[in-house]
Amino acid sequence: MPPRLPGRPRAAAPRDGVSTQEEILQASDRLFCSQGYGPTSTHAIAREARISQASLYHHFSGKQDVLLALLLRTVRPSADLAEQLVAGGDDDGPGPAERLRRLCAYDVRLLASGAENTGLLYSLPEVRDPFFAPFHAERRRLFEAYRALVSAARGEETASSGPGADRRAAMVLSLVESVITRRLDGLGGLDEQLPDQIADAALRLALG
Amino acid sequence: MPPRLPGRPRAAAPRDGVSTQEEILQASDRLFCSQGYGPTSTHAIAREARISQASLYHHFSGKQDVLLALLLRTVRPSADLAEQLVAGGDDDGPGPAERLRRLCAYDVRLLASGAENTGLLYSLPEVRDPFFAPFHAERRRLFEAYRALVSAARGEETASSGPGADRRAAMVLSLVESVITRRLDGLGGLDEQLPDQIADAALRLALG
DNA sequence: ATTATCTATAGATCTATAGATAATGC
DNA sequence: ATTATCTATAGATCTATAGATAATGC
Repeated sequence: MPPRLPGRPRAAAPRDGVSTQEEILQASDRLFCSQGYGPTSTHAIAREARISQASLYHHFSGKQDVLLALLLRTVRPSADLAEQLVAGGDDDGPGPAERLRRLCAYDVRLLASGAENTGLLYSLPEVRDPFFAPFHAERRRLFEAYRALVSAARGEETASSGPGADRRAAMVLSLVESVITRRLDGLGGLDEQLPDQIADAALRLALG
Repeated sequence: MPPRLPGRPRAAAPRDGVSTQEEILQASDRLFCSQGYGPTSTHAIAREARISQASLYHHFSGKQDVLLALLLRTVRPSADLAEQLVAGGDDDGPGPAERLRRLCAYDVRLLASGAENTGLLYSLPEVRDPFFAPFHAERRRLFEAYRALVSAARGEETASSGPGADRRAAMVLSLVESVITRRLDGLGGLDEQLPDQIADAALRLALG
């Protein structure tokens, strides 16, 4: 049924509707999050993705490149929504506080619901390498959007947002991303009320 | 002056007052936090600690063992103080809210002030391995103490601390540990007021 | 001709141990 | 005799490339 693509067919049939690239990313996500980045060999990724180790290099320039792709596809949707919510300050839409709340709830849901706890990879020491600059640029975009929304929610002029705004935005973002460690520690409480509960607490922090 | 100890002398003179063990731990701390755990070879650690690679195995059973020692000596002081503050509910001492505030400020200061951002290592995927169970036990102790203090500060009976107490304690601890990512992202704001500011915000979260 | 895969492998690590060496302590 | 270190190395990876193979597309 699916018209075969050019190139030698894979020894193991590809999963339905999942490209080889995507299968590599999912396998890496599983392995990086469970064993760590360093200890995961390209061979292990390939085995899990059911391709040969060499085939990995057809899609990615190496292990770092796989991790970068994984990070970007996780953080980009957040950064996109965040900027949309900052810009979307129309007159009869929801106010800045409500938009901040929605952003927080969305991000908590995202971080809590992926198949793997991918947020763990954000703070890997390996990611400090300059190779990952594109990821850090996205993180920066996300942070700036949080800061803008926090300031707006407090009714401050955009110009007046100083170190206090930085501090508050950092606390809010941290609270949102606390789902990552919570998921890691397995303390439970990852129910469907969590996004709203955290968003409420975040708002209290932002305004308090 | 320092009476030489038994054993063949090191090729490179030991640093004053720093044991070989300690020098290995400091070197590992630097390398793990900057490059990551996996990519740091035992050879790199040994070079940085100015001993031969083989000598490392005289002090530790391997790389995992070094990381475990590093984790334990970072989290133990926190867990110790936390339990002390839970127990120390004398009649004319400070109340539970004030004790919770002190714990938060202490932990923030600890995480913000070490030579390396060692807290980064807490959430390494590698640390999920059962080998690190002793570390997780300490983390558990710390968490339980936070929960007990949060409940007490809210004037709840110890028996009544249910999932709500878990959630609140998790948020408080997350806020405290947000210094780790803040330090990582290099957004600044790590001044001497930060511990008190975060402790205040944590108290608001706990009670709100 | 182009593409995606495969098999095979060179070269570079990296870990952990074996065995020698140089000090103290009895 | 015990301890802490050293040098040397076997064996096990692991990465990245070279070259063959099997499909589509023109």
